[in-house]
Amino acid sequence: MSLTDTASLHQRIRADIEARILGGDWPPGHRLPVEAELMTQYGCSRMTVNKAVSALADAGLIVRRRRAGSFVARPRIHSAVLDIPDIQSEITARGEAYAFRLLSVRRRAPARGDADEAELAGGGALLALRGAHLASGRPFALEERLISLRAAPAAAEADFALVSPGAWLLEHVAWTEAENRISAINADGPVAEALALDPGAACLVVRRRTWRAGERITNVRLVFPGEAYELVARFGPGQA
Amino acid sequence: MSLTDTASLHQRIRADIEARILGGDWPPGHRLPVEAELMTQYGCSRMTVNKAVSALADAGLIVRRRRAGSFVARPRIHSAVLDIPDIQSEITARGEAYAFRLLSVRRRAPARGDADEAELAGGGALLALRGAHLASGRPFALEERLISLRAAPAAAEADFALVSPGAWLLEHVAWTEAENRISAINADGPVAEALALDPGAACLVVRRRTWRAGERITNVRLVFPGEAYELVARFGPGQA
DNA sequence: CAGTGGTCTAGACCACCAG
DNA sequence: TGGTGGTCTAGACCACTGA
Repeated sequence: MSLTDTASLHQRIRADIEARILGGDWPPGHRLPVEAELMTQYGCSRMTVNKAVSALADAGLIVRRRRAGSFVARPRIHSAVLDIPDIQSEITARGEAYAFRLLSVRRRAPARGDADEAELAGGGALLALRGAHLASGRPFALEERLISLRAAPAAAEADFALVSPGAWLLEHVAWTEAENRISAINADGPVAEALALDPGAACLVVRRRTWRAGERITNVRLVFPGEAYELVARFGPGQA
Repeated sequence: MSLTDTASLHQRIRADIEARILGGDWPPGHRLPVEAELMTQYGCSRMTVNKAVSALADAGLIVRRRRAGSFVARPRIHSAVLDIPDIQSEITARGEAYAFRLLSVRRRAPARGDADEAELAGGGALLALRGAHLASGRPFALEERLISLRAAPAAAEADFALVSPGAWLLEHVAWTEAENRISAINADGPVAEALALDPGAACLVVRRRTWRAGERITNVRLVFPGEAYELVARFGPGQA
């Protein structure tokens, strides 16, 4: 450990629990020990346990419900800072039917000479996917994704014809950091065709990279019809 | 007040102090009462006061120093990571010369029937500006901005030929909340001409609204060449 | 050195809600 | 309805650091 020495007790308890969550020992939905149990585990008073667990709740890592208990939160792509809505919820929220059409999936090594892919792979293999998000049968977004099989080995067994890669990852892999790069392009032939747009129409491109505790998880590139879609981000001066 | 009723005591104490800071009663650098003083003011135990003030420290609104006391934090320069980068710093960071060319500025009432403009104005008048950000003399972004003269009366006297509206506002008006809406458009004739692009070229559009403690400050619409510019946002799962 | 925040305790009562 | 988290108390000792 790193801060096991100088840190205060509630900080160590918090770090301990945080490590189990980020390490995957406690997956999303896992129920934490009740406060009384943690008191005996750490040999301290309830206030101290409560301070540690409440801090994790404030940070959004866990959800606390009276009578039910405390649970590892299902990570939401809905950060306070930049809100890239989950595409499926976005579409169903509009009252449209959502579907994901998987176009291709294959396992491969990182491309030679591509340092970013190599770092993503982390010495393992990659799962490369292409697919389309459909709203009421009409194409809504194109997705190209790479998943590190080292970070998410279970992805090799997942059936992405049934659940979109993004939704699957949200359910199975906790993330601690993400980066979006947003730009605009003119739709070229294949993209225009896939999105049912006129060639040259403006499209919004979001490239997202995701980490869990410093380890790369996935890269995704999403293409949206530019005039029909809008990304919304709401935030304050914030800490970072 | 709003949450004075149902909220817990430490939440009310926190909201109370927060209101004094955001309202300007306690300016940056102001020293807060010591915990013992707050105990008597609110008639509660020190733990309760501590919880409220510590939460404000976590939120970055105040800074606590042993022996010295607790002080209202000096607002940081631009949250750096998240918000859309200040265009001037962005350009100078690339080693290019920055300039802002003011195209028009006038004072006017909110447009009839435009509820958003009416809310922005808050019963006062608006300052409407148009201008271009230049990098090494070449157009880099177009800006259309509305400033609430009720929220920022000093803007009426500012010389936006010398300093861009965004930079001026950052210097003179603290903000507590902002919202970005990002989309893509094809450049029409005037926009293409102003940005020196081919007609139809994909452009990134950022519309930002800014608040201070619930009061609207400014609306801005920025148009960037889509393929030459990229917005980057990095973030964690976050609280809200 | 003394005043400040940082931490911790061993209780207590309460609100809530899933079983 | 009982178990859970939410809150609060009235103390206590300690670490730090500015006057």
